[in-house]
Amino acid sequence: MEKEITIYDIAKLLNLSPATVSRALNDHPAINSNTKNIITTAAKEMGYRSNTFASNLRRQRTNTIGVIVPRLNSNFMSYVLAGMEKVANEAGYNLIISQSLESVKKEIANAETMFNSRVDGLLVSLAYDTDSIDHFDKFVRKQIPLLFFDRVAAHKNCTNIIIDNVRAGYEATEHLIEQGCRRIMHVTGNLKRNVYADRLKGYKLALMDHNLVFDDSLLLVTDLSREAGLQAARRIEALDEKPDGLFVTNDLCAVSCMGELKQVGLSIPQDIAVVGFNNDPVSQVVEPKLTTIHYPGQEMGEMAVQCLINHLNGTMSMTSTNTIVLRSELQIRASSLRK
Amino acid sequence: MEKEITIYDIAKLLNLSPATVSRALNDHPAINSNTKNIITTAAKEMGYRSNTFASNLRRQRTNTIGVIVPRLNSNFMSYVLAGMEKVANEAGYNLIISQSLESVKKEIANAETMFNSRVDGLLVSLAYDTDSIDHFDKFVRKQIPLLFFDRVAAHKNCTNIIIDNVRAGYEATEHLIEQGCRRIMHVTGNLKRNVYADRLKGYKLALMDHNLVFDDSLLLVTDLSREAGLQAARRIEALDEKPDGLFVTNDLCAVSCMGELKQVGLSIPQDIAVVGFNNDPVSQVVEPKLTTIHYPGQEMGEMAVQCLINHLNGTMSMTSTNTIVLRSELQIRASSLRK
DNA sequence: ATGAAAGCGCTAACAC
DNA sequence: GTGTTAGCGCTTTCAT
Repeated sequence: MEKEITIYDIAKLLNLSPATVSRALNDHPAINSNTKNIITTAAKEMGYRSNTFASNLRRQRTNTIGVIVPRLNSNFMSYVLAGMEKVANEAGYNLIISQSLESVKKEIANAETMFNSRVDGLLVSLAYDTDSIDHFDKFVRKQIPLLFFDRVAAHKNCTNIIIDNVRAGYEATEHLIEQGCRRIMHVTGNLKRNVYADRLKGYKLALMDHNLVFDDSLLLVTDLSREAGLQAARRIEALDEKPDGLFVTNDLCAVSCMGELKQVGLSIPQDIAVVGFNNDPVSQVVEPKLTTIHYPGQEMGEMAVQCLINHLNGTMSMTSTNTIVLRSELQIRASSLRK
Repeated sequence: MEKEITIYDIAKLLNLSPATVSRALNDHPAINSNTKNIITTAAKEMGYRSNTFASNLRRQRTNTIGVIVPRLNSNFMSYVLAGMEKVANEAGYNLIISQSLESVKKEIANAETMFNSRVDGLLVSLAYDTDSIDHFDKFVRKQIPLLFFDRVAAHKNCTNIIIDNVRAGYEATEHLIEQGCRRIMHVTGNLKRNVYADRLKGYKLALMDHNLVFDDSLLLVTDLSREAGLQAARRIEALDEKPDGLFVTNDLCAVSCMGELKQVGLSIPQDIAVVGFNNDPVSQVVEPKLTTIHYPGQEMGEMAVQCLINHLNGTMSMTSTNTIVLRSELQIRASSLRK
């Protein structure tokens, strides 16, 4: 193993003090530009690399942002992460990413790790069944900026980045109503999570605004897996009064449901019009193409990191801005177009 | 800002030495289990958190693994990362993830950052157009284990984790031949990358083994985007002698190509049988369902991290094992079945 | 513009 | 089984 070069080695070689070397390497203004040159050149030649740990230890700052997400392997989340990485990288921050696999227990453990890793800030999208969010209190107490995105929680002094899920749910439902649907089934996820609760609200509001009654038997809370899509289809088959519209808050689930419905001879959108959520690639490939809500994953990721970094730089405080709402959009395709 | 608790604070309170506290907190065997209890309890009560930087600085180890991938937002890669995170997390390692966005320049910059972050090991899948891999030499020189996965390069002392792309290409092509195809078009990516070069080899070998000649005009090198899929379709339309088989090394590209082919009235698989690559979710949704090569992303990620960690622990040296080949599998679906 | 020196919090070799 | 002590490499205050 080659010996690591330190600023002491450079200092000794050039007959300077380590302090000067440190300053030169950090572009301190009070250093003669000539000495600065000499030092940086020597550093390069000697193969010096700065020791982030010593520096972090000394400065009490890590240039690292922690990210906790439910799952890494979803199309939406991969775009979020791509956006985060892009902005973080450009600003010289590292990203430590971990997944809760939809379990509170793992979420707590991950939060602990992030805390001990002394991340400068934390970005979180909550697990499916997280109830209490006390495990993030320690961040707030230590004034470590905490930001929730997508699956958020009300936590004072924390910024939330979301889309307007109520509106998205409303638009999806209203669109179905406009296409002539009168009995619209709604398949969604755990109502503890804002995203699903809000979409349901939007669904209900749209029904009300169009003088349709909310029917409990048309609401199905699932884990939104493909399996859940099949279940939903079976539920539909079993109903005496069949729904003529279907709003599923996840494209993959919607697509699997559509497959099963087609299988049993229902035609889409004539017998049942379908709207999904997320604008996943599959939505453009399924036959008929799936109407869905476009979800700005990459922007959400970019925004989240930008927001955090601005706060860390003091450019913009996060405590004042409390919620940032990104624009989502209804993408109308064949699966819901009856006219 | 609350004051940070250190092991000194705990030591002082309990009238013990910092060393004992440190040992207790790290579960050192030579510590009385009673004192251990007292210490851990006190630590918890005082809100102590270990300082990773001090520890890293002292131990010259970071417990961090660097990952450089071309893009985060692909289905395959998100599974790879999910697998990596899982194993790393369980073993107490952090992951620093960055994307090259298919550019060598960014790849070099990312490697530099990883190097300065003193990752314990580095996992790399190469960018589209990376030629030289000299920017990874410094890792080898510093004995930092370097492992390539999927898009790999021959670099001595580095483990590669791949699937047998020659075989996969062979199987895909042979399957088409068995379905009666005689003119098989091959749409693939930059041949600098092993994955594409090897699949082409497999394609050629299968042709030879079945007494078919390789026709240059049936080979199309693209960036495998959806746009490329459209181009491929147009190329097919323009050909005088139309191909009756199509092997595309990416499902998304294949699917977009299929869409265009259907549009102009070709029927799949009767007029042209299609095989993709990756087993992306879209392959099961497109009509007809796409025959493809299943690519074990999650396992590849798990394997890569496991391998690295074993090496770091001295459990298994990476210098001896040089290449690990994971099993891929042809998934036969309707898009290629003519019999 | 540069240097001296202290200390960030932890670990491990060595002592007892 | 526990304590003493010396750094790991860097930054920064205070001097000069």
